[in-house]
Amino acid sequence: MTETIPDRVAVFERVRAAVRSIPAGRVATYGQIARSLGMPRGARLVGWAMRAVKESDDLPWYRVVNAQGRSSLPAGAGAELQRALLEDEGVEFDAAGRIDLLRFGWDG
DNA sequence: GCCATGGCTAGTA
DNA sequence: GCCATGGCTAGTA
Repeated sequence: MTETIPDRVAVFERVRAAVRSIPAGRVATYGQIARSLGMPRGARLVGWAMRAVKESDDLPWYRVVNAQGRSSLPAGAGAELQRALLEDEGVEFDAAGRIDLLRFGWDG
């Protein structure tokens, strides 16, 4: 067993824990979460973990956006739900549908 | 092994 | 470019 590389389950749990710690009214990027877990090049891995999140996990999944401050969900119901949930917490979107990360980004 | 495929991204041209 | 996964070939036994 190589202990140096965390296995899938461990990565999932750590991503979940990080997402849980994003305060209401703020957003974090995939890369930011990856860095906070000590995986500076692991943004894509975080996306992969987020894809597996179920409703029953009861996570604030909608507080995770991409580095451009946009939803990474395909346009449609999912992206609109994400926006609505964030707006309920006071997060604002500009005319282009982006969030200003300097204002609403999570600083950790 | 190799190669394509992901809810991505820092840093050049 | 990065990093993990999954499907599908080589190429040994």
